[in-house]
Amino acid sequence: MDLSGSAAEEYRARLSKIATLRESGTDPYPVRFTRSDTCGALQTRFLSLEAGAESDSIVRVAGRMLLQRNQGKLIFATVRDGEGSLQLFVSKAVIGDDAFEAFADLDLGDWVGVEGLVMRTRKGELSVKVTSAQLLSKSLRPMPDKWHGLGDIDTRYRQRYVDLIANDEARRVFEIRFAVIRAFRNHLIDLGYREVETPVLHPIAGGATARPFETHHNALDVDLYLRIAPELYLKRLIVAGFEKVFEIARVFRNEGLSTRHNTEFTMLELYEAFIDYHDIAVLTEELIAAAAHAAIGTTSVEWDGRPVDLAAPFRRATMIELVEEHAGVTMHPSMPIEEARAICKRFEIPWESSWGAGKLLLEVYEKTTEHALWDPTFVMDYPREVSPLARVHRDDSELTERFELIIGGREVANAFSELNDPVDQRRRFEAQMRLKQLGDAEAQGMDEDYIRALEYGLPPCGGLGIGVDRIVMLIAGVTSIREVLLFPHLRPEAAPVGGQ
RNA sequence: GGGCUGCUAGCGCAAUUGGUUAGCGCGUCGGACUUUUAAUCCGCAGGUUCCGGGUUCGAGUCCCGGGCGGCCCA
Repeated sequence: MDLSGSAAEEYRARLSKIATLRESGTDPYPVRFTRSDTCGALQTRFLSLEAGAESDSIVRVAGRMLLQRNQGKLIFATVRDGEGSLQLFVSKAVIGDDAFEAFADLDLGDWVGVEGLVMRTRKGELSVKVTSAQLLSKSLRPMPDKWHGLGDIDTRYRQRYVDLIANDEARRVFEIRFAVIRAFRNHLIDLGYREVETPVLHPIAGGATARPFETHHNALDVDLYLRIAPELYLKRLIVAGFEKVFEIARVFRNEGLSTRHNTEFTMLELYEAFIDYHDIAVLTEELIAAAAHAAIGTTSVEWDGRPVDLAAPFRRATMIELVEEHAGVTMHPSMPIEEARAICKRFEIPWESSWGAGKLLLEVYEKTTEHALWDPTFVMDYPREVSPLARVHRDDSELTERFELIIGGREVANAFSELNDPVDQRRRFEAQMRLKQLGDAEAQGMDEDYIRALEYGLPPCGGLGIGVDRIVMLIAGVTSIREVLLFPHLRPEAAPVGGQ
């Protein structure tokens, strides 16, 4: 097994306790326990119970035993359930000699269920004065340090269940994650959006610029891709007549791992008929503020040591303006390619001969500007060349009605007035295919069925994709994406060997 | 992929320039204790120093290779 020394001894000792319990007719893994209250609910309900006082409430609570303070004939134990923690007051005189011995024989980490009277100790700790106790599930492995928790980052991610038992901070981050996702969902449903589910396995990986994972359907003998975005299916639904749809979509991108990237991550995508990207920007502000308020009660956060305010309105500025501001150069997709390349050379940005001035503008923006945008900023009007699914800008045919939202120097959202002209969309796909033939593994492929859908008529439409993980990182104040993923991807460890 | 860096008991950490039998806290085990709060007090046990090789009288420490992380960069 993967334990040695004292931990292995402890493991064997606990196994033998299980055998002893079974011999005496006690099931160490009973099938159920009838609970009357959660620990958290009792803490709230008995807030006004005075120190040293007993209530008249008999309750049944259950939880994992995390601490034990044994006074000889009196044991204090701290248990925690899903809603909070509570102290058990186990008196030998109350519970009886045999039951007291059995309780004292429990180990830290065991799940216990008890019945007793709600009281508050002289020192003010809400407790249940236990009249009967039952082991609900035996733990065989020792808990991490009760004070320092689990610190090794590798172990924290590989054995997240232990991390969540031992570290309050880990639980805090995921409570924020749950609250953020719930806020997004509730807000959109309140606005009349329908939550939909679209395929994860795609015959063509579209809707974003990224390398997909490939797989194969044996019965159909066709290659499929794990989705890199749900975008094209969601817009088909707008064609179909759903006017407001969203999906909280796990997407997969075949890229390297880093503190910013996980191979699978969660996007909120939404599409709404008859609105444009200006409307979407307002909705984006609302969603982020709602999420922050729901999760932490404020839009003021600290991230990477610096304050960030997530309250609306966010700054709106065009990419061209921002590049002028940060790089001191004026660029436009219509500029002569040689001039654009000269600017790239100045900033030591390598280019490919297939790139136009629009792509070069994006490169200059990413090198000089994006990372410097700390306060929330809508970067408006991306070059058409790098935005194959966004409609042409109403005032400039070289640009699109697209923005990305940058917070803390990182992209957290991407949105367009959606391209709904099927003839233009075909040309954009064809341009992507030329890039693919030139070796761009991230370029998008032609999706004939999507074109066909557009040919039936996509109404004017605004669309948004929000990086849920990155929003959670901001609100939780953590700088590694792994901290907001329950089970982040890691290289495989050497297989743990079974017990006994 | 590159640079820097970490891996020591179940957990959290220490170990001077390469030098005795690798220490400390928590937890475990044994003992005392009926209002504790990381309970306290006394005592015992627990180690493949990530793996493999090398240098050396002597390696947790130095060198080479490998594994798994972290930070920064591409």
